Amino acid sequence: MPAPLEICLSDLDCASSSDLSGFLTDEEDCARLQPPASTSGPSAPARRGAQGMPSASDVPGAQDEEQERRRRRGRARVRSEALLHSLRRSRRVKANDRERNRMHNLNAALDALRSVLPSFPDDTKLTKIETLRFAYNYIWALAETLRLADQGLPGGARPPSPASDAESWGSGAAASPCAAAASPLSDPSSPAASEDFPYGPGDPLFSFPGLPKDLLHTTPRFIPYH
DNA sequence: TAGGCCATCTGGTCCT
DNA sequence: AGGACCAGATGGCCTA
Repeated sequence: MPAPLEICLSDLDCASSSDLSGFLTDEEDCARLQPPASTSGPSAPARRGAQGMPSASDVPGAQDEEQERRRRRGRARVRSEALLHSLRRSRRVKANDRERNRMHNLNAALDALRSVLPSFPDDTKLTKIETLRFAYNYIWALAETLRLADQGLPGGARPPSPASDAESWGSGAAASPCAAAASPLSDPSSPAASEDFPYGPGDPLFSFPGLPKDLLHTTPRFIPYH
C-alpha cells in the first residue's frame, strides 16, 4: 500500500545538498530575502547613475554595502535552514525505510511461525497476536506431551504435527482460532480459567490431537489479555 | 457504521 | 553519528 506521503517525501529526499542551489534560488525564497521596503537590487545603481554623481553627505556606498551584507546574510540563513531541513528530511526518509524493512522482517518471521503451526480448514490466517498466543500454547502442549511420554503415560507418544493434524486441530478449534490461540498455558498453581479467559482445559478448543487426555485435567496458565 | 487489524510515519531513546 | 527498537498517531480496508 503506497503511502500518500511517499511521493512528496521521496521528492524531498531527492533534494540533496547539491540540489539546494536550485532550491535556494527559487523566486519565492529570493523574494523573501528582500527587505520589505527595499528598492534595492540590480536596478538601484542604475537609478543612482541616472541621478548623477552621489554627494559625500548621503554615503551611498555604505548604505548599499549594508543592504548587500543583509541580503547575503539572509541568503546564507535560508540556505543553511534549507540544508538542515533537507538533511533532516533525508534522514527521516531513510529511517522510515529501515523501519518499514524491519516490520517486513518481523512479519516474515510471523509468517514463518504461522507456517509451522497447525492451520485451520478454512485457511483462516491467524492475526499477529493470535499467532503468538497460539504458538505459546502449542509449545506448551508439545512440552507437556513430551513430559508425559517421559513418564510413560499413555498417549504421550505422538505430539501433534502441524501438517498432518491440521484437520483434527481444526475440528476442535475451527470455531475460533482466536480462542484456541488465546487458550491457557501451564502454571500448575493457577486457576484453570478466569472470567476473562473462559478457555479451560475441559474446553474442546484445548484438545490438541495426540495430546494425552490427562493433560485436559492439568491446570494451565493463561496468557493474559491486555 | 463501529470496531478490529494492519501498514506506515514519526519522534524519542538506547546502543554501537 | 547512525542504526535498532519502540510506542503513539493516523488512515485504509474489511467485516459484523
